[in-house]
Amino acid sequence: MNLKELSDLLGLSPTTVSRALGGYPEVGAETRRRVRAAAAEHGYRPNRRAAALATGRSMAVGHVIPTDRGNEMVNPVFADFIAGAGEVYAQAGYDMTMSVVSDGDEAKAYRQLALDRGVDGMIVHGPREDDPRIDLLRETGTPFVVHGRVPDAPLDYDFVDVDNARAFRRATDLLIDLGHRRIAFLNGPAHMDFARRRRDGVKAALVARGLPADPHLMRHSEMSEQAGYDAAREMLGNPDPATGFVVSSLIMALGVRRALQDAGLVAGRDASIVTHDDMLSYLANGRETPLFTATRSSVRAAGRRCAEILLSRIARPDGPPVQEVWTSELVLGASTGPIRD
Amino acid sequence: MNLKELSDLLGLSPTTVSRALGGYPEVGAETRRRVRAAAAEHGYRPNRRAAALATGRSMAVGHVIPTDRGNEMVNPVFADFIAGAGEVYAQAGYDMTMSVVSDGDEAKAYRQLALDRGVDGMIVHGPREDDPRIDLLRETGTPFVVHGRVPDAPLDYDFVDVDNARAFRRATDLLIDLGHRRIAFLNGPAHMDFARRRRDGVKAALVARGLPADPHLMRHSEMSEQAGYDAAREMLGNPDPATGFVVSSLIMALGVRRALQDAGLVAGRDASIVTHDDMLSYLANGRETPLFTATRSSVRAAGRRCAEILLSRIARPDGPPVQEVWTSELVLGASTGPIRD
DNA sequence: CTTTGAAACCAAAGCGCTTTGGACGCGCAT
DNA sequence: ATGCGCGTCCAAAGCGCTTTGGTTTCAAAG
Repeated sequence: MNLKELSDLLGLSPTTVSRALGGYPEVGAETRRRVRAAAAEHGYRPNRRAAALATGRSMAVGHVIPTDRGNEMVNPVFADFIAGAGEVYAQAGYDMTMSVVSDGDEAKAYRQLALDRGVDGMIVHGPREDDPRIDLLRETGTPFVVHGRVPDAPLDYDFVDVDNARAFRRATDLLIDLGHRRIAFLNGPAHMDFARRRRDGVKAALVARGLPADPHLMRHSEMSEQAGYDAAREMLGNPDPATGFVVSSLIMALGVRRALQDAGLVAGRDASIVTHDDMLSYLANGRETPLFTATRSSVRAAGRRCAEILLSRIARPDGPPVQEVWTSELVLGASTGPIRD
Repeated sequence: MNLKELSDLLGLSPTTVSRALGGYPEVGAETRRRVRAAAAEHGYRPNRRAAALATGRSMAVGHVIPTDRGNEMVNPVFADFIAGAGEVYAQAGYDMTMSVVSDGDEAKAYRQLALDRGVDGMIVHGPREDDPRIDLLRETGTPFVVHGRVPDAPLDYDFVDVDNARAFRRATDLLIDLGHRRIAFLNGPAHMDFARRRRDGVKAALVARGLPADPHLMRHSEMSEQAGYDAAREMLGNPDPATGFVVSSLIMALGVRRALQDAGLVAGRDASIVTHDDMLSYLANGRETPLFTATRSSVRAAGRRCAEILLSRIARPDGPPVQEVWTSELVLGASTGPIRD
């Protein structure tokens, strides 16, 4: 059933039917009622592609999710971010189209989605240093919002980010307050913007308290359980091992805890862990008392917010940039305690 | 730059340009070269929506990912499945459009995607008992492939599944062989098809060896770390506690291990765990020696395969159903050992 | 009684592409 | 010469919708 058929059926023109359904004012109340009833009865659903072609708006937004080229890893936070964003899109009648591309080939994917006019706007995930995507999108005039921030770009775009530097500074401060002096930092991939900010935060805390920032204790790696384990294990093997661990994700923290256990140590007693917690749905940080002491911020909420901002940006392309830096909460859990010995 | 502009520029008709680019034979070699060169030079990219409207094919496939209504949980295996499928789509020039919907509202999402002709085909995730989606898609004539199987539907559709029953029977057998008699089973949500099959497998093993299937030791829950922890903790509190644990996902198994540790027990020595491992990229099951003894099968590979099957189904709607049941590998890891005491 | 204007509706022109059904020219067999 | 087939190319008709620019009707205003 298409517009033409429906309008023939009703003895009306396609124009009127389209308008009746679209809620435009220039159609009589009774007529609108009839049209609506007929549409419902016959299960008429406008063809979205045709509408898209006619209006120039596709009612779709694009996400491109990168998969780390080497290890083929796909960041698990995507699932929750997408879930959050998806709620908003569904509500607003938007579709979400995603491309999965190998890290680095992203430019192509962005071009494809943005330029082929496949989408009305895009979300930029995981901005990196000197990220070419911002310029690309800016040039093509595609509305976009960044989840995170781009280091050195002019700050005239929309973004939602967490206060990475501040959060990690607080995390480090906490460990220092507890008496830890050898503090390890297991960070995400070096080229990611959030990793840089977190590094800055940790360093700032160390410097402020007159502690050295031992490069051996600072690691960049993918954020997997295994990577957390490997790094922690190695660090524990050193003479004068770390007693405090600042970790970039809960999943890595699980690996760190495993390494501690293998070494016969108990987190919260023999060593302390502070991690960032994205509040992933399938990986709750304990129930009543948190498993890990953590700086936390819901990535799902961020997804929701990014989507909201994007949709309103699409509606009003001009207007001041919406820029939000979310303060992450510091929750005390079972993984930290005063240093002892 | 659109077709018309490009063809004007070349002094050709849109027809010829379209054909030259599309690789159709009725265009001269030299002309084709010129057209291609001009297209590349001016960065011409056909508008996909217009092409979709003209051809009736949208070059997009739909995924609807459900989020558990109560706990808002989104299954983490999606990330990897999507990544696998996405590779195939990208290769073939297909888009992937996803809807995130609350568990149960899925019918609406399927109808929207399928009927509004937004997509050429769909993947059905997480089939449940008496799943209405199959009929829905069948009626609308939308090509689809199921990741998993639907219990009582006629088996005339395409699917890729793992041998849940067999894998879990083997897992249980292994524990029994190791001397375990009190075997707990932490399963996924009861209404999921895979959970049913796994239950059947576990029960079959128990029955075959003359062991009782104690309902107190069989749990259905969401597959989170926390749920694994909670269930295991409770079971360990019982008099005559379980010594063997069959677990439905690696992430739950982490919870079980944590519960064991809290109880002062070591997995592989004081109690044994066998889990299913979906080989998620960010949650490797150890490096050389697996952390957990596990039945394993790559969900990412399944995603790839489902996508391949779907694309060829779209190309040839008729033809015999493609049905694959993948045998999962049983790998021995550090989490199992002979019973002792 | 004419004018004006609002209300309700419609015809037709796109949106940018694909594809059908020719048209045209040329070489070859008839 | 005529006809045929083939290789190249093109005009135009859609695909299903939205939207511009009307037209018609009718009541109120002048």
